[in-house]
Amino acid sequence: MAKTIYDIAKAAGVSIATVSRVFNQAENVKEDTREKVLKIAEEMGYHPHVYAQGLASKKKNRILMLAPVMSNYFFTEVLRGIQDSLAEEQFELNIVNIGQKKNAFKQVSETLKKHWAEGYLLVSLHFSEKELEALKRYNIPLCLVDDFSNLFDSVSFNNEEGAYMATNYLISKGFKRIAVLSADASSIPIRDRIKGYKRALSENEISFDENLIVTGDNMERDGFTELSGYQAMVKILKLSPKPDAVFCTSDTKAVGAKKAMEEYNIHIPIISFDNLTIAEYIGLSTVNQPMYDMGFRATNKLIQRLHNPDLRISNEVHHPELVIRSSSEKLNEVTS
Amino acid sequence: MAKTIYDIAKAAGVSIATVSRVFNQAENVKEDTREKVLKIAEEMGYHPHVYAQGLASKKKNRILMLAPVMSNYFFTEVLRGIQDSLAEEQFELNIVNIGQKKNAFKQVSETLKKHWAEGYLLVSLHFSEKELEALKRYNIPLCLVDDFSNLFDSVSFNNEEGAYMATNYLISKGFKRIAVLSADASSIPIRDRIKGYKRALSENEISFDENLIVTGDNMERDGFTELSGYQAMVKILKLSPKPDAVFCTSDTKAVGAKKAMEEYNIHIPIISFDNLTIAEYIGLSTVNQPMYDMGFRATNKLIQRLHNPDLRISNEVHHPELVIRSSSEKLNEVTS
DNA sequence: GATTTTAATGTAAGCGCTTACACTTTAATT
DNA sequence: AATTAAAGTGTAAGCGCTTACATTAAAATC
Repeated sequence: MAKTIYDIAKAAGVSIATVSRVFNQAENVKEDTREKVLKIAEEMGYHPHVYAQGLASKKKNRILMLAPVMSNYFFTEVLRGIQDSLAEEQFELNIVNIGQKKNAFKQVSETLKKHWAEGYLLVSLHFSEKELEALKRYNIPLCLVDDFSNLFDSVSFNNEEGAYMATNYLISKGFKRIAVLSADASSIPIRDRIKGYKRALSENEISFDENLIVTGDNMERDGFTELSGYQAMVKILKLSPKPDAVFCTSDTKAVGAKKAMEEYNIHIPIISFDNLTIAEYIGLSTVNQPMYDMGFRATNKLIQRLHNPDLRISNEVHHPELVIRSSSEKLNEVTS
Repeated sequence: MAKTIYDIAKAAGVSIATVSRVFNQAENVKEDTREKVLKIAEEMGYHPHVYAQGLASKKKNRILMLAPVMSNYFFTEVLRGIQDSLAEEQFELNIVNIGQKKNAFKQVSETLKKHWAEGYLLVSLHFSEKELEALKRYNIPLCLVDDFSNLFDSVSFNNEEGAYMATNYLISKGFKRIAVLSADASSIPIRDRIKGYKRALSENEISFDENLIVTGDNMERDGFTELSGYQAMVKILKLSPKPDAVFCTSDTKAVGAKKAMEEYNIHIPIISFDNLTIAEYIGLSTVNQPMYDMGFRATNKLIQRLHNPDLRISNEVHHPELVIRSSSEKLNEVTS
């Protein structure tokens, strides 16, 4: 049977209020009493019940992070940033994984309504304006990470600019026929990236060719998988005439794309997006996203809002950086 | 201001008990009433407060997963298994990340005591016998994933056997001088893997050479990083005489190792451990762990125990499978 | 139509805590 | 030693729910 504050109070010969004070680092408890209570609590294996605490105090000291894909380094880096930012505060972190199977919006809105935490971080979750408005009505402090909206605080990334830079780089290297290894076209980041790609083309007076936007067949995780990258690259390799470079919408996909190139023994310069740890190790040229910073800043922003709910909504946009490695180079000799 | 059950009851002209019943799918509520309450709740943005619910009902319908590293595919796969298993049950999942910075045991034991959930999954957390005994005292239903103990239910993996198989395979290919690209030697999985390696050597009458166990300098995440793999491989490449094959203790490390080999333009056959998604894409021979199954089974086991607390402790050990790809082959010609 | 049965709803206690306020003890001041 | 201030502790209300039990309304039975 789980012990309650009453058991401890009784065993220690004090009132429950005193026990409560001991566990809430209130100063006005005599040192003797504190030690006695702590000792007995330890012996009896007691710890305050979070639900009861939360209910009585109306505080939870808790931030809840909602995220769909917890697989990749993007997520890990964001999480690192969040944790580091939280370490300086009195907040704890819980995570709820938004599963791929059910409706993401419903999962999120139900979770938000349950009063788990005082603040919420929505990571890589992209909702329509209408959906966000619905969330807004709950009047819950939350900050979007890797998404942008006028309705909420957000820390996002300029996908359009990143794609523009990558494409521009390829053009500057003399490539003209540049394919896009894309993912689910309805996803917001993809839309922005393709926008940047198009802008780069048009500024360089290269006409846009719809056939060069290629997607894999497997649409799991909106197509942000190695498999999907592989499939798309196979299609690209079969285009004729072949493109002379590829802008790939994610490092994960690029891993698949590389495999396809090796299998077909054709190398096409490729530049991708994210700068996951692996990118460095497989020599992938890519667009860096400051994931750690984004997590860190978003958490700060959220905590600011908790302290001061009337703050104006603020949107922070982080900027891309090109990281050039070997994959974007043109090879003379083809390696296996 | 957040709405309570009283607000809804008042607005709907019913008692709070009725509102509660509506939200707990009790059947004995008239259809009219149910609809009315639901409509008003929706309008007013009401949802039951989890803390109050948990406190009053003494149920949480919640499983809490504790995990240290959420970065890799190992974790994702386990999570997938957990979620799929949970989908058939009425339980929800929360995750608490056990940070690298602070004492893991303390974080875990504090979290366990807070009555968050009815059951807990401890993933890839390795504690000493003594520590586990301390946890045992709390008398909380929990299941270890990727760890073994007589004190708790567990779903683990036979690391020793996996290492044995990998090493044996290399030996069968004629390699005799086999280095180990190791990680933190105090970590339990590493100990078991090295044990398997040694057993394979001795069964084949190859003498063990301590100098062939090589570790990177960076010990973040117990050395399970690309960087650490890279560092260790550089050391291996400088050994003389050079080993003729490498048993690598994780795919992540192998990614770093491959980079080192490319930079030094020396190829040594390598076989690693985990079979992360990436392994397939970079042609890594490796030891497969059935991560998804492990997550799935562990969750089942935990739920079983929740239904029947007096069950005998059960330990399930999953077995390795060798996945041979190109990395373990000996190359005649060296590629860039 | 009166009586029994069943369905629907309400009342109130209690889940394990926090915390305002009251009270008692101890220390400081005169 | 009497008075005042400060420190330590206790009492009790209440956080937002669930649920056993009581009550009332509706349906079924005779």
